[in-house]
Amino acid sequence: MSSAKKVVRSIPDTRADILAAALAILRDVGHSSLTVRHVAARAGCSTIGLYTWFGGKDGLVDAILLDGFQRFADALARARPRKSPLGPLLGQAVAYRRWALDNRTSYEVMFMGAVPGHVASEEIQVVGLLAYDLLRNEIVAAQERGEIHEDDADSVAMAMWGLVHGLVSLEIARAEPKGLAARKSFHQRSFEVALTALEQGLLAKGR
Amino acid sequence: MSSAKKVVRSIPDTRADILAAALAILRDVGHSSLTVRHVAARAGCSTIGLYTWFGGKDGLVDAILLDGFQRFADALARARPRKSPLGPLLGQAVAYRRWALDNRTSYEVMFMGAVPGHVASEEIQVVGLLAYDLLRNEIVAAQERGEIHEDDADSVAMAMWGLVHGLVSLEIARAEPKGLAARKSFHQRSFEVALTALEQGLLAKGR
DNA sequence: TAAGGTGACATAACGGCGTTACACTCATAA
DNA sequence: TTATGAGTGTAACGCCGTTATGTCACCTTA
Repeated sequence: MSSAKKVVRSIPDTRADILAAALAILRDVGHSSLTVRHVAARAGCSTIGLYTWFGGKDGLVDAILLDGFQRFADALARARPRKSPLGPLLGQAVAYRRWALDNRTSYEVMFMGAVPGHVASEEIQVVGLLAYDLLRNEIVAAQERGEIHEDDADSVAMAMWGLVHGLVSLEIARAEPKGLAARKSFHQRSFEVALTALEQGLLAKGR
Repeated sequence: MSSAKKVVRSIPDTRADILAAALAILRDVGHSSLTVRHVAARAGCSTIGLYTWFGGKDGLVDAILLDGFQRFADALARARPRKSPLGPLLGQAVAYRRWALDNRTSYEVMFMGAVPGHVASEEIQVVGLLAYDLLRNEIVAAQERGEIHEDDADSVAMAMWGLVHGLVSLEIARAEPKGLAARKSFHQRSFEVALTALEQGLLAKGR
């Protein structure tokens, strides 16, 4: 290659090419094929390019996470409220599940530790919590309207986050009682049951 | 080694030694060190022993899972009911979290995909659902007592499982709003808030 | 007692992984 | 014209899971 041709790529192109290749592999093949060699080959460079522009595989995965969290937060911010007492919260929950199912591989990398040894950088963890703030804001608003009895916004937010994250993780991991895998919309139904139950419980003002 | 000594181990000992070594590594070091070479070295044999007795790393991990699921199901079966309407359910939930926190590494392997490429065998998945049956039984009983309004036992079970699994996963992954990591018992509190809210929601018979 | 078979095992290798030392090209600056 | 330094290809390192090969202990049989 050293004598064949020297493709003159403008400076930021290689970086963009590598990131695009990584996202394409994640989308088309899955995270098990997200290796430095595969990404480099698909991006049309040697493995070194990946170290030049991202510092290594961890840096590349961080960039992937950044992309994912931004798209995720966008989707949540655009969620349409439901017509129920805690409508904005439920709307976010539904948008959360929708995005996760439409972006399984990204979700697995972002929230289910799908890339084996990866530990997200400090910065990425902060970005990852942007979505949490969207959730928390709605809860504080509901508390101020007197709809939610419990007064610890963070605990309520964790409850909501935990429920949604747990159900979605189980659904993506295809964890379900045997025999019900075939039942279409089983997870959809469980999700609805859980959401409305939690909503009722949080509303229990008069108790 | 071939000329030094031939340690005569009784037949099932090597197998037991390997499994014990794997569990010890998991407990003392973590799943990132759960490699065929490390396990073999700690068990005092070559990597071949692992293939003779477990068929490979996947078989070994399956054996680890079997051990974990059995201890997990035992812990849930011994859970003490709480003194509240859905006491047995909440008791199981608390026992679930307690066991997960006391057996973090096992929990990560069992429910959070901590061993990278592993896909559990059919048999293991069946054993893994034993705990689900314990949960489901309590729900059916509560439905028969008229305590739970929703009549789909599996959806209610998934709601419960999802909530507990989600919160515990977040806690073990140390996912929490920034600044609250230090707050002792933050997760404990969130867990309580979520559980009681879900309980209230499921009880909502009169609504 | 001796021959042959069987099963557990060690050695050493294979290909793939993330990473890196080294040498090279080449646009730019002096 | 020469020097510099950034970007990168080659080839290697030490890991990983896995396996082909050969060796040894033990158990049959005659």
